[in-house]
Amino acid sequence: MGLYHPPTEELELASVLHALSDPQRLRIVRELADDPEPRPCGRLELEISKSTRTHHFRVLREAGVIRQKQLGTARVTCLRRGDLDERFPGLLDAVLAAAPAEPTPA
Amino acid sequence: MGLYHPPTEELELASVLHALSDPQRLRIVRELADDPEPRPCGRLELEISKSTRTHHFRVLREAGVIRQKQLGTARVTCLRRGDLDERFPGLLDAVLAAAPAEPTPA
DNA sequence: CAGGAAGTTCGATAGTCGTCGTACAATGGG
DNA sequence: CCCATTGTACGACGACTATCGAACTTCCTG
Repeated sequence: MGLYHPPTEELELASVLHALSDPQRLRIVRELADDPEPRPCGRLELEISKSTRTHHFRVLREAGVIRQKQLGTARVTCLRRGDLDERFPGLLDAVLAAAPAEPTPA
Repeated sequence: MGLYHPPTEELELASVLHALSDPQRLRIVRELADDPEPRPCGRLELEISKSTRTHHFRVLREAGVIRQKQLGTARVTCLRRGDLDERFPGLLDAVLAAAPAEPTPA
């Protein structure tokens, strides 16, 4: 049971950007960044079905954004912050710094 | 003939990331950044057909990454660098700083 | 005016994506 | 041992995407 993670040097910008370009996944990344304590996928508040969640976590993992480790029946997830900073300095910070939404502020 | 450009405050992170997550568009953005002089779309070296180019430029424009202005029969394009920096500080710089490809360096 | 240059628009095609439900597997507690 | 919990795998479906070629529009120039 592989759980493939791309090595840091092989992270591709386009793949990472694509992984981050979905609102749900952006939300996942934000939550993981807010509380860096690794936790199982299920411990994230998402209004999507289990299978969809699995899908999003896989996209993030295969792009190299998160790392997942099996732990009993749970799958613990954490951000690959250091790897991302090394490969694309400033990218994750910029993404996280962006306001989640900006409905035409006064 | 509209040529819609989203106002700076309404730029959406997910849309911008999605616009940047395609290799061809990433290339366009890089070229525009390398030489900030506005130029018509056709003056970019791309190995894609005219219609595909039109498509990519529209995606970039509607996401707010570039600005296009009609000028005779040509359509002049430039990066919305300032707007992007204002709305998502550091994002564009991080994307541009990333090596175009990293085939497992020594 | 005729023709070329620059782009758009349209329709088509093949592929990917996000989402879901159902069925399945593995682990750990009563 | 049974069963709840946690998550995967497998289709499936509709929507969107990247790409193309062909036809069209606009403008400029000889």
